[in-house]
Amino acid sequence: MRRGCEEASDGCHGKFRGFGYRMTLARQSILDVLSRTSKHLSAEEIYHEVYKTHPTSGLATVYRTVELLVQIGLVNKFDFGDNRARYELEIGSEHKAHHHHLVCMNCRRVIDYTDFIEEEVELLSKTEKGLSKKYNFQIKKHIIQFYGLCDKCQ
Amino acid sequence: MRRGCEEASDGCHGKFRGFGYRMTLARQSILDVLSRTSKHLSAEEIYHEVYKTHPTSGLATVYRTVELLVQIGLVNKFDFGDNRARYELEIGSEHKAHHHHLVCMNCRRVIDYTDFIEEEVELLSKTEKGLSKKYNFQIKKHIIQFYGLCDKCQ
DNA sequence: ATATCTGCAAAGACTTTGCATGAGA
DNA sequence: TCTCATGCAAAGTCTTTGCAGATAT
Repeated sequence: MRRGCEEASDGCHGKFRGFGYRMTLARQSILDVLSRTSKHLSAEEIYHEVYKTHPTSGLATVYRTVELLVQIGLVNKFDFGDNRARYELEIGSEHKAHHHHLVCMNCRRVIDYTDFIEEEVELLSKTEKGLSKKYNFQIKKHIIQFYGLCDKCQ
Repeated sequence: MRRGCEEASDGCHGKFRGFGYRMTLARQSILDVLSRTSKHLSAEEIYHEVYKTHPTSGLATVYRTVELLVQIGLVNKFDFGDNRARYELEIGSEHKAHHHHLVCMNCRRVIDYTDFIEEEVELLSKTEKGLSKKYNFQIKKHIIQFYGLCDKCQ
């Protein structure tokens, strides 16, 4: 069973060191949780998961670590409308191909979809070029979310 | 000088009544602030603006009102990555054609852009149809944000 | 007249920070 | 060894809520 940062020894680990950070048990554990899940976990949810294998780890460490991961581009941070940050591995997990989100405005369920992604990304890429030029804005990533009502909530 | 809900007497006002809500001075004032600005105000910023003409109004009322406005679809709620909700009139202001956002990851400046919007919206519309069918998901709105570095922060 | 709305203050939720201890390289 | 990371608890922000008085219809 491969996990996102089992390649920690090379990929993530290396990326950490490259930025002058250390790979610790807590950080490893948080990366493992993120790479095992297909959900969009909040800091507290990550903490609860981490707790199962690493019960001495604290919530503050989760916050500090995910912030770090966002900074170095390994993790994406989202808000799906409930005033709470949710985190998702950018790459490197079997669960996580590039995708966009459908968010139910009623039950707050979030569906990842990969359909149409290619077309979307293609247009985005074109748009990015135009925007970069016009606004002299260097684009790093995009967020596409559709809001509406899921099958159960209609 | 026309403002977003000077048409309150008809448009917004009517919408309020239609949902069984009352049009009050506080609500009017908040709508006015939102329709006059081209920025993406947080609740506190709205409160400060409202204060100038309606100093007895409280922050809690701003929160309650924008929540209401989001529910009835007059206002959109965003999070641009700083764990703080920001609000924007959906329609009805001279400042607010349909647009998407460029967010600077460094200074947090947000640029509204309307270029490429038509193409984007067209593709989105097509995507929405496909997603609606596949996931039986009724799409109400979308969010597109590009994150990167603005001209000053590169 | 009366159901809804508001201001205030208090509580709640999420996130950040300070500091002494512990752990990676 | 020496610097960086962590745990804990406290503090900081943003947001929600309870309630009595005020207001729109």
